[in-house]
Amino acid sequence: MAEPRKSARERILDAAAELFYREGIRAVGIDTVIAQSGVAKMSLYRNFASKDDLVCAYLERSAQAHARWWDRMAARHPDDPKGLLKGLFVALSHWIAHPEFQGCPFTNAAAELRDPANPARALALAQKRAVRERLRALAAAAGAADPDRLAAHLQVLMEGAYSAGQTLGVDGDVGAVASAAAALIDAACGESA
Amino acid sequence: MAEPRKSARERILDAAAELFYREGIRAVGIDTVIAQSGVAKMSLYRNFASKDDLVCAYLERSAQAHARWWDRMAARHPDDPKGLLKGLFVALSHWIAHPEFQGCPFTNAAAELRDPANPARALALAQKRAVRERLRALAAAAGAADPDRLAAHLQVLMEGAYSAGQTLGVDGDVGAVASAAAALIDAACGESA
DNA sequence: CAGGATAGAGACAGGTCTGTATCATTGTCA
DNA sequence: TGACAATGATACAGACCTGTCTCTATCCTG
Repeated sequence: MAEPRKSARERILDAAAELFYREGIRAVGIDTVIAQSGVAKMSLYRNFASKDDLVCAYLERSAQAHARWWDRMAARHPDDPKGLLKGLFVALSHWIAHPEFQGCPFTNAAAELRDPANPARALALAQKRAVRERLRALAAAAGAADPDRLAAHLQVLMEGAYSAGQTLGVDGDVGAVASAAAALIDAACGESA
Repeated sequence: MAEPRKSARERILDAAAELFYREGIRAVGIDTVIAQSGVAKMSLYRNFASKDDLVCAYLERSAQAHARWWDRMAARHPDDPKGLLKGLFVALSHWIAHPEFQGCPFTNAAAELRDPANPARALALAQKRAVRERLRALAAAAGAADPDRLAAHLQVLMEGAYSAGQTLGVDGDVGAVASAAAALIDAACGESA
C-alpha cells in the first residue's frame, strides 16, 4: 500500500498538534494524546523525554510548517516582495475565517506557558522574532522608507488579527486586515506598484 | 487605624488577581492563592463555590476596573471623543511598557480556557465585545465616516499591541501604536481636530 | 527460521490539584 | 459575660497527571 502506516512518533506528533492547538497545551494530558494517536504510553516516552519535550517538538514542527508555507507563498511572488507581503495578509485573513481557527499556536503557547525558563515558551518567542525578521527583510526589499517601522506595524496588525479572530470571531471584521495591510505597505513604499 | 485589614474575600481576590495575571490561571493552584492571601482554605471556599467561580470573580473585577479606568480617561476628555480615542492608545502604550505587563488578562484567559462552555471564557469574550461597543460609540461620536470600520481597525491594533507587547517585548516597537492609532483616527474622521 | 528492534497493553508509583470535614480561635455586639 | 458569626489551621478524600515498569506481540532482516 502507498501509505504503510506512519511511525509512532509521527502519529504522536499529529495527535499532539491537533489536540494542543484545539484544546490548549495545559488542557491536554499525555493520556489523551495516547488515546488519540492509538499509541502505547511507552512509545511516547521512548520518542520524547517528557511532555515538555513533546510540546517543544510540536512547536518546532509548527514553526517548520509555517516557514514552508511562507516559502511557498514567496515562490508564487518571485521578485515581488510587495506583492508577497500583501499576499501573506490575504492568506492570513483566510486562515482566520477557517472554522477550526483557534488563534496563533505560538501566541497561545506563550499565554499558557508563562514561566520564562520554559523552553517551549522560548521557542514561541523565537518564532515571533523570526517572523519579525522575515517581515523586515521583505519590507526592505519592497523599498520601504523605514523597513523596521513597517515590519513593526505589520506584525502588530498580524498579532491583532490572530487575537481578534479568536476572541471576536470572524464578525470582528477581520476581513479588513488584508486591506489595512495593503494600505500600510503602499504608504510605506510609495503607491507605485 | 485607617486600614482595619481587608476582609478575607478581598484579600483572596487581590492575591488571585496578581497570581492569575502574572503566572496564568491554570498555572496557579488554590493552595498558592491561599498562601499568598494568608487565608484559610475554607475561607476561600466559603466565599467562592469553586476555582472556576474565583476565576470568574477575578475577570469580573478586572472588567470593572477597566471600565472605571476608561471612564476616568473619558472625564479627562469631555466632549472630545477624538482626543479620548487617541488618549486611550497613548495610555495603552504606557501600560505595555510597564515591566509587569503580561498581556491582556482577558485575551490570556481566552487562550488558557478554550472550552466554549467555560463561563470564565464567556466573560473574557464578552469583555472584548464590550470594548468593541465602546470603541464604536466613540468612533461615531468622533464623526468617523464608517464607525464600525474604525472600531474594528482600532481593536485589531489594540489586540496586536497587547500580543506583540507580550511576545516581543517593548522592543517590538509598540511605542508606535499610539501614532498608528492617531493616524487611523484622523484618516477616518478627517484631519480637522 | 532466528533474533533483535519496535510497539501495544496495562498496572503502578508519586505528585499535585480541587474540594470537604473537623476543630480551635478571634472579634463583635448585646 | 455570653452568644454568634467569621476565620485560621490542618487533615483528608478523590481525581487527575506525569512518568516508569513489565510483559507480550509484531515486524523486519539476515
